[in-house]
Amino acid sequence: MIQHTNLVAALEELGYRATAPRKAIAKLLEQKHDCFTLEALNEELPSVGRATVYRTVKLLLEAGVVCKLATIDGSQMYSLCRVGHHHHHSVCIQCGAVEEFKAAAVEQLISAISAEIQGEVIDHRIELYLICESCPSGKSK
Amino acid sequence: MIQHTNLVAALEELGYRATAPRKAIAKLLEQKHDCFTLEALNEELPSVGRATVYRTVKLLLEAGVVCKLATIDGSQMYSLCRVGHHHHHSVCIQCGAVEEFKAAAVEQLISAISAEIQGEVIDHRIELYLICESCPSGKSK
DNA sequence: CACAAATTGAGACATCCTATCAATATGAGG
DNA sequence: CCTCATATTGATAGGATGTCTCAATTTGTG
Repeated sequence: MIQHTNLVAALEELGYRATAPRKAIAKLLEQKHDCFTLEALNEELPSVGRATVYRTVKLLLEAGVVCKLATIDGSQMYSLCRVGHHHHHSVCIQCGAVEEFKAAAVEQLISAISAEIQGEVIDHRIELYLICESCPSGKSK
Repeated sequence: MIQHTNLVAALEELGYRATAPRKAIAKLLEQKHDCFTLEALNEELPSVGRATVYRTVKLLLEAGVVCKLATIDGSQMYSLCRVGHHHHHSVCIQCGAVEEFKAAAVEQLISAISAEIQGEVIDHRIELYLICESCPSGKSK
């Protein structure tokens, strides 16, 4: 998987056109360091239609440069993927900042568990919820 | 945490009444071995109002005897909790069967990752997606 | 530059869930 | 085994999130 600082390039690679609305969405997303909802994104982009915002993010998901994650309460949010293919997220439950981590230990653990479980493990999802250092009560360690 | 085979008892323990609709919901849930959506549950219980189905499951969540989980596509589903407090799920992506697992290794891993990450880890979520042995293509291992 | 195909935006619709509120059921006290 | 305050219910409206439709517009290509 290729690293994209440029989200539009990721879309073009899949054969989608680099249109003005898509560029606007990409530009905004590239500045984001936290997770976001599609409604919020839509509000930040009054010049782009709601349907287009939703559709474009769906394409970015497909391209693998944006990913969907669940907050601690189970609601859906989205976040840019900066690292490559497979990774996991930690989400600050106060400010929403998202960090990505990739731990070989995680994959080893999943393999170990897979061996003990009936059936064929296809995929997994791991999310950590934390209070980050920038947040008031997040001082520690 | 106390183990409840009786969901109604779990509600009573929190001070909620054991009403006919709640008993009907509990009885149906106690027979389920896979994850379910609230809409499906509602359809199976025509005698109980939709709002009551949703409300009751929310109470059961609060009581810790039912838990919410995310399917591979990110949609919300629910499942009975049979084991005690903290655990994780594996979900069959074909039939929806849910198994619970509790692995000391998981908690150790989370601790290890927590130590390497900035901020204070509060909670985590792990879900495995698999094809179970009862499903056609699930033969393996 | 012209044109076929991709894309857009508005709004209707679908899904899932919560809030409101009058009507009803519950169980504790007499 | 009544009575009554309170918890609960069900119908329905409403909110949140996401998808579909389709006419109008934009794109890239030949």
